[in-house]
Amino acid sequence: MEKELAKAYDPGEFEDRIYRFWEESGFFHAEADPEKKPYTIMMPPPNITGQLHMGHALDNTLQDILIRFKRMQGYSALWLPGTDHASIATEAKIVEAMRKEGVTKEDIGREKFLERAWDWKKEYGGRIVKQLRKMGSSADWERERFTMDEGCSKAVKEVFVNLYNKGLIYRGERIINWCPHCLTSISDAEVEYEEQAGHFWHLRYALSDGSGYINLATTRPETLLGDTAVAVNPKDERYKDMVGKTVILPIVHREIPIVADDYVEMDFGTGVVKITPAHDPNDFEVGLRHDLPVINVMTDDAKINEDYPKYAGMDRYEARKAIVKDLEEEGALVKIEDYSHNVGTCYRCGTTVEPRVSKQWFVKMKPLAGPAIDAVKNDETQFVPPHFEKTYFHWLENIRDWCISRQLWWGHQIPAFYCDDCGETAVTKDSEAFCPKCGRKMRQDPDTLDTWFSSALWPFSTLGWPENTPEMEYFYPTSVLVTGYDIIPFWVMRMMFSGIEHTGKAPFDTVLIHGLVRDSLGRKMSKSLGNGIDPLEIIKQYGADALRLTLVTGNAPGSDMRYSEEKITASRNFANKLWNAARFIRMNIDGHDVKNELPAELTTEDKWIISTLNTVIKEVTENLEKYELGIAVQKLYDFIWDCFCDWYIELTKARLQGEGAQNARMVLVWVLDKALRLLHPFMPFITEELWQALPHDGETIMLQSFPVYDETNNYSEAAREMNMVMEAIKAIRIRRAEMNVPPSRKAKVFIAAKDQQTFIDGGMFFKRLASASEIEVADSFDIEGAVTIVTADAKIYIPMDELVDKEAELRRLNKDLESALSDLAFHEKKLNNAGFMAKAPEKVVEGVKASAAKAAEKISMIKAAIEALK
RNA sequence: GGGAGCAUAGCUCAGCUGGGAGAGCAUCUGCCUUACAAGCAGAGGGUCACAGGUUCGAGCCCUGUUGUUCCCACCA
Repeated sequence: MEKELAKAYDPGEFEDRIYRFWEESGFFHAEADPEKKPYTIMMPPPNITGQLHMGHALDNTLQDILIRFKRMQGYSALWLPGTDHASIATEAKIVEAMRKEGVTKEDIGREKFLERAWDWKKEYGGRIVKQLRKMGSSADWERERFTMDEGCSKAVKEVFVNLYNKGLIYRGERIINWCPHCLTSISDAEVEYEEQAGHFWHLRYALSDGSGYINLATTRPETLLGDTAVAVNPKDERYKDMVGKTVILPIVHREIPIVADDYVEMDFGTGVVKITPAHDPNDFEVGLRHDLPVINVMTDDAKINEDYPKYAGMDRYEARKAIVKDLEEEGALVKIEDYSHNVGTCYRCGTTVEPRVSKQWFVKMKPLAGPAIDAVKNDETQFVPPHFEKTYFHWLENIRDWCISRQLWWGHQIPAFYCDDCGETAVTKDSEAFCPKCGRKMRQDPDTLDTWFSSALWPFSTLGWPENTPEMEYFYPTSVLVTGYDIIPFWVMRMMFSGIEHTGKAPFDTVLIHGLVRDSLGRKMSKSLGNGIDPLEIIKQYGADALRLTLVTGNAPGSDMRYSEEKITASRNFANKLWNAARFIRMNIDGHDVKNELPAELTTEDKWIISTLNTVIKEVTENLEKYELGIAVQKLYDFIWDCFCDWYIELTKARLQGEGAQNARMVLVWVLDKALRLLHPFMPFITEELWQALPHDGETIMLQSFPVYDETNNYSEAAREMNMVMEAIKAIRIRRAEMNVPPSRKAKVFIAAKDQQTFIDGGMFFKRLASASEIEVADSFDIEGAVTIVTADAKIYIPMDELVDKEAELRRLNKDLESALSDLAFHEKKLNNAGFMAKAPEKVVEGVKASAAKAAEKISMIKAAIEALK
């Protein structure tokens, strides 16, 4: 036999050792094996800047459960891991580090900067994947990828060129979201709106012809510098005559037109809007419709530019103050109101986004969105839970073109080249290009691509696409994507349309959505709140299995969960329970040759536990297939703790001393082996450690077959008999507890029952589990002065002379009678209901009949007991 | 303004296609019954937010109301 089990569960002692054993043995590796069916999960690549947090822990636990389950079921189960270069986040880190040295990007230049970035990646990029190993993640690390590795970069170029040639990528001067802190454009999805308290400045513009004034309100007076019109609604009678006239822009004293545009709401504010095409997306649209000039008034870092010397160099908010002051002095300020409104902020740094006109690359979304919508509509891909499809549809149906260029250096440089002589543009996979017109060497676009452009290709770029590799052929499309609902618009959607466009197939069969892990007060865990829980600390203290169990218990797809220390200790206690059950079994098989197989002769209790286990196998498998992981683990928890530990092991204790010992040992080992296999996907470490300590064939539990429901293991008659005995034992315990009789006070138990043999066979259980000193079973007894207990199948007498209080006994029996009577009434009401009898399914009616009969029998027994006592 | 989720025991949450409400934690009682006190045996505790409806039967399906959370949206 292998080795001794320690007295208490101590995960720190074995988790790392086991993980090393798995990884070094190559158990995580999956091949394109034609003998097996493929099952594929692409791990959402964490940022190389990332540190493991509860979100990763949850995400990875769910994926690992699915992949281990399928691997045990015999699939070639590939879980492909990797990391994301995270352009903005990484570049910001490096720039920050350089700032401390007093160096800027520009000082060292692009090449040196990228060297530093790669160095940084080498040093820190592996941190998160080491942390993922601590979780027990059975990912195929031999296939680990990085969004900027050679293969992924090749796929990115391929896609860019394809889309460009199809006219789905274009370059244009458009209004985009600009982050003045990160100094780059960001996509619509990367803008987070937050409610901010602000003001509404009411201004008065004079009409150029001196015929009066027009009043309007703005939340951003500083953009007035770039105003090129004032707009009203064409249907607005109040301003009808003014359309076509001009006004004098205060401070700047530029003459700008009054235009009519449907965009203006008549009943909001004064019904007049100042139009700043360069700094507001709506104004930009209005500007296009009316052919208005676009005047940019700000620099990259959101300061007023040199065109306005008086304010040049002031940032947006300083300029706002100064301009308001000047407006007031000019008499153009009418009033100031408090006003709260939504302000767009950068999702990375939180800086207020500055809409800005600039030349960027875009992906034309409409043609790509349609097929992505269809794939979900026709169930090629299914969301779990399904209602997240609505989020998905909503995004795709309202999508605008995707701005993919970023003014960053860390990332995939855009494969577009420009000729400085003739202005020609060339898009090519080659690393350099010559002008097709004048032959001059062309200059590559300095910008890089949005991080999500490369992660959108993750399901197939990682399998070798655009080559038609064996892996691509075998593992694609993937089986399931596991991710949080918060990144459906960033990632899920983009993988969907990219997969469909470039491979012709939707990248996943199923998208399993989970919620967020919140703190115990229900708040989002965040750095700024300081309420984040470090999974690594939890693992150190309680073990990865306890953390995994906590994260999956009670977790329904798509809904958020709260983390609390109590849940972790409960999980750890379960692990300890399992540990000790295994330790008990080990103690009992040591020195005996016990095979992991069922004996030829089975007792009633053996048949009961085997039967119960069989049902659990069936249900857990079904739950896992339906992604009901929380329900599945709950069933295992209940089976292991209640059925196996609290009942079956207790039931075997007497037998383990006697002649049936060897058979009992075999059943214990057999059932525990099955339980460990069922639990392994959820708690991989402890199940491996315990499995190794039991009689077993094979190297590791993780490659054993997942238990399969077996019709021949159903013993309904034995289960029925066992339940009778268990009911009687529970009834005795209840009555003894009510009477405050300590277990040490043993008493003789008389059982009057029809199924006498069942109770005779179960006699020793009453001794061990119901404090019986002796058992006598017969048709009936005539006993005076005994505690009387009635179950559906037996009448039990316990003579405990000094404890018996006749009055109290009568009271208890009458209480029992009352509840049995109401029980009967409940069932009879149904049976007397013509509608029920006519319409309820037969199975249900039969059930009610049986319950009614049981109740009736119980009533007559209680009545007889009461008579006897009198 | 639109959309979605949630509302079940003191707390955190399960409850699959409708057939007499569950778990963990907490509380209370009794137990060191040699696998486990990180344990064992029990107990108490719920008009399943509210109001209607469908049905023989509703925590579950439909409608409305209230509360709450989230997502989206160009009212400057």
